[in-house]
Amino acid sequence: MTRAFFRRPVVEVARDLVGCVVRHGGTAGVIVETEAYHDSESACHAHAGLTPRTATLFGAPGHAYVYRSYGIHAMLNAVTEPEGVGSAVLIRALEPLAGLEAMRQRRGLERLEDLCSGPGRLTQALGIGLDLNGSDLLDGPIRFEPRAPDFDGRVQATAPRVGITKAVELPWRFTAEGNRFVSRPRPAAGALA
DNA sequence: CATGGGATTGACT
DNA sequence: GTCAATCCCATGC
Repeated sequence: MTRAFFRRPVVEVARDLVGCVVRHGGTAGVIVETEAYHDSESACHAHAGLTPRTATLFGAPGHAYVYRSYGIHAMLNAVTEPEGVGSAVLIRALEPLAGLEAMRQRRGLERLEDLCSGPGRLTQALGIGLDLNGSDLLDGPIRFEPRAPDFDGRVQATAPRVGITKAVELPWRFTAEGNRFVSRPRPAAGALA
């Protein structure tokens, strides 16, 4: 994974991150679901402009944007595009890969499908908190690793993003087709990226 | 300074 | 299906 990988258009990065690995501490998972956010559309936090909250989004690519949602859940994003552009890829679901016992302890659940299948769930499972906002994804506590060469899953591109009220029409949700760790609602079978 | 809403989840009817 | 929990922080008076 390189800085140049993240400096590209956010939609391309969101598509290409499916199949890549996220590692934090002893835990890791394969990304099976992402969403793209860009300051040019109103569903993105950066749409309001540069504020203390969104500073990370406008910063250098390849860094983590972590924020709290609904007062409870931490959300993990990867900042993309050149510095000055507010954009990021939300990581929505992982397929558990390593540190399963730590994940089960943090989540208080046993079922594999319940550990990381949701944006708030995966941050809890990996132990990712708000203190990691702004940290480097290439050389920091959270590491993004390239897609495994044998990743054979196809990437599905047509699903609308989840839980937003604005710019709902943009098909910027990407999932590993047919993967059982994708969060709900499951996208219908559709076009491939 | 007060207020309101949000890239969600899980418990309960 | 419905609904409350709970905390930043942007916005507006």
